[in-house]
Amino acid sequence: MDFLDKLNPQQRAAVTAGNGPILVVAGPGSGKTRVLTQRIAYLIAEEGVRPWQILAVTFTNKAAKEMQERVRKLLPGQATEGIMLGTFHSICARILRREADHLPIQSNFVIFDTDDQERIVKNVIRELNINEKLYRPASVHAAISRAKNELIDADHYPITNYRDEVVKRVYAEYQKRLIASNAVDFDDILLYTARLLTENPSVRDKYAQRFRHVLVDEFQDTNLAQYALVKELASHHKNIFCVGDPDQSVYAWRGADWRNVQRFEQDFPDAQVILLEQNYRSRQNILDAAMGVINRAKHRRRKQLFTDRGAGEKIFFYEAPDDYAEASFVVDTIAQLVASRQFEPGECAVMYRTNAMSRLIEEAFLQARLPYRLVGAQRFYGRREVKDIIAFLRLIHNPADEASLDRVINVPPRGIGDKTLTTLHLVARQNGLQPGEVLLDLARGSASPYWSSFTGRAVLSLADFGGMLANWRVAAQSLTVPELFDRIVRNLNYKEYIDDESEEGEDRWENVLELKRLAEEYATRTLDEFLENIALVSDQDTITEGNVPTLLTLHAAKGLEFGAVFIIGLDDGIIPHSRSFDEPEQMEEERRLFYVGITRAKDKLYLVRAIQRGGRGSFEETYPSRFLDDIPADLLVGKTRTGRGLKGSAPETHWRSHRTQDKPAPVRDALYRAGTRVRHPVWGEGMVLDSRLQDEDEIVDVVFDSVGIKRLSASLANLKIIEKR
DNA sequence: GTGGATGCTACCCCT
DNA sequence: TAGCATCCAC
Repeated sequence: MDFLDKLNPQQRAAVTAGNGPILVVAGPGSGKTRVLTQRIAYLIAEEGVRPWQILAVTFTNKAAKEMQERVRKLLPGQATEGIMLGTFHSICARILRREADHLPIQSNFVIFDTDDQERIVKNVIRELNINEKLYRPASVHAAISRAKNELIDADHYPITNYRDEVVKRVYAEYQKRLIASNAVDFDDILLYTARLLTENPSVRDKYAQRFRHVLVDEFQDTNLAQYALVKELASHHKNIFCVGDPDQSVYAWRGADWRNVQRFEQDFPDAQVILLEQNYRSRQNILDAAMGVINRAKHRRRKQLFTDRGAGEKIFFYEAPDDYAEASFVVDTIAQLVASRQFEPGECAVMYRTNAMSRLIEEAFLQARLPYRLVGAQRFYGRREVKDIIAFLRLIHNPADEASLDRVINVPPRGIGDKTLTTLHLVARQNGLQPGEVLLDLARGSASPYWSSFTGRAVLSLADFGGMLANWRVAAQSLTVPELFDRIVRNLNYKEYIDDESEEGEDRWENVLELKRLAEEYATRTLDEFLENIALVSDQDTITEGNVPTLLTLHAAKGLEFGAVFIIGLDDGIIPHSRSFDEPEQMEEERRLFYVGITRAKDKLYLVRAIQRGGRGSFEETYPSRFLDDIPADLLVGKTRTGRGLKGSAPETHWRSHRTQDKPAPVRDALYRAGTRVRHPVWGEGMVLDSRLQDEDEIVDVVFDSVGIKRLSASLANLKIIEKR
C-alpha cells in the first residue's frame, strides 16, 4: 500500500479509518477525490472487501468513470470490477429497474426531463380547468418537485391554503399520468428508491447486507430523499463514509439540505469526523480572497485554508465599460496568457452565473478565431431538433409515453393540431388507454373502434402516423440504435423539415448529426441504455477532451480546477443574483457559489464585471457585486474598489498599468509588445499578442477584432499603434 | 381546424 | 431575445 505514503496525516486517517460512520469535512482542493479513490483501493486491498460490496456515489458519471479507472491503476492485478459506482440518479435507476416488481412502473420505464414534466403538469392544469395564469405550470411543478424531494407524496401534501389544495390535486393527477406513461421524473428516481428501501425490509436487507461500505461524495448537496436512501443502504454494516463541505453547498434550490450533515451526526452519534484543511490547489492569495468571502457567511465554523504553494499573484479585478468589452477582455487576456506561455489554453476557464452569459464570450472567441469548449448538457439536449429525435426514439421504445407523443405527433406538421390532439387524449381516457396506444390501433384502419371518433381528415393523419410508429417499432427489434435513428430521420424527411438552408437551419442539422454520432456509440447496446444515458447526463459529463479554454457556469464548475479562472458578471444582481436579494438563505448560497468559483483557481484569478450590461433590449447601468467588498483590498490589483455606483471613471487605465508590471521584460528594440492596440489598414483594430525580431524585421501576431489572429511582418503591414502598453 | 404571422413576456442555477 | 400564446387567413 505504498500509495498511502503520499498522503498527509488527515488524508491517511480518512483513507485507513476503520469501520463505522465517518464524516470527512473537506475544504476545497484538499484532495478529497484522492481520499475517496484511495479508500476504495484500501478497502479492497487491505480489508478484503470485494468490489461489489462497495457502493460509491459520485457527483457525475464522468467522475465515476475516472474513479473506477484510478482504483484499477492503484491495484494492478487485482479484481476491481463490479464496484457500484455512479451518481445517485444512475445508481437508483439501476436499482429501480431491478426491483420494478415492487413499484407501480415496469422495469423499462423512461425518465422524463424537465420539459416533459412541465408539459404533463400543463396538460393536467388544463384538463382540470385550473387557471393557467394563476397557477403557472412551472411554479406548480416546482412545488411538486420540492415535495418529492422531501419524500412527501400527493396524499400527504400539506394544505394550509387554497393554492396548496390546487397543487395537491395537480400533483395527484400528475403522478397518475407518469405511471400511466410508465415514466419517472428525476425526483421519482430518488423517491421511489428511498421508499422501496424503507417499505420493503427484504429489499432493504438485500442491499444493506451486500454493501459493506457506502461512500458518498459531495454530501452537502444531498437532499432528504438521498439522505434517507443512503441511510437505509448503510443500515446493516453502518460503514458509511461521507465527504463534503458545507461551504460549498450550492444546490439548496433543488432540495439539497446541508442539515444532512447534522442529521448524519444525529443518526450516527459515534461518527468519526475528519477534517481535511490543507489546500493543494490554490495560491495563498486566492485562498485569502476565498476566506474573505466565506468567513462573512453566517452559521458556520470559521475555517483556515492554507497552502504551501506560496502567495502567488494578486487577484485581478477588471471593470469593463460594457458586457461586450467584458467578453473581449476575457478572450484577449486568455490569448495573452497563452501567447506568453503562462498557461495552456486548456488551463483557462471562464465562469458565469447564468448560461445566457456564455453567449457574448462565445462570440468573442469566435471573432478571435479561437476555439473553446462549452460545458452544459442543456445547450445541446435542450435544442428542439435534438429533443424531437429523442422523443421519437422514446415513443418507439414506449408508446405510452404521453410527453413524447404530444411533442412529436405533429412534427413535421401533418395536420394534427390542438383539437385533434385533445380528442385523442379524450378517447384514450374514455377507454382506459394511453393516447399512443389509441394511435397505434388507428393504424389498423377503419377496423379500429376509435376510427369514428375523429373527423375524416384528422383520422387519416393519425392513422398514417400510427402506421409509421408501428413500423418503427417492428424495425427497432432488429435494427441497431444508429440504424433506427437513420430510418426515422429518413422517413420523416427530417432534414428538409429543419434545414431551410439558412445558417440556423444548417446548425440545426449539425445538431442532429451530432446526436447521430452519439447514437453510433450505442451501435452494440440497446435503445434503453441510450435513452437512459441521455436522460441522466450531467453538465460535467459533457466536457470534451481538448486543450482549449472552458466556458461554464459556477455551478457546473463545482469539483473542477483550472490554472487561470475568470469569473465574469461580478455585478450586483448577477452575483449575487437579484432573485436572491430578499431571501437571506439564498444570499448565503450566492456567497458560497462565489466561494466555489474563487477556489477553482490554482494560480490566477480574474474577477470581471461590466459597468453597463445589455439585457432584454436596452442597456442598464450596474453596480459592483457586494461580495467584492469582502475581499481584502490589498489582495486586489487592477481597479481598486471605490464603492458603489461608481460611474464615468476610466476603469481601464489602472488595469493596464498594473498589467504592464507583470509582463516579462520587453523584447529588445521591438516596436510592438503584447497588449499594444494597433490598427491595420484592412483589418482594423487589434491587439498584439506576441512579437519577435527576425531577420531585421519584426514578426507580430495580432488578434484583430474583425478577423482574429494574423501573423504580420511589421515592415510590410503598415500597422499604427493606437495605444501603447 | 390548422398553421403561419404577430405580439407578449419572462430569463437563474441542475439531475 | 426567443419561446409561446393569440390572432387571423386558408
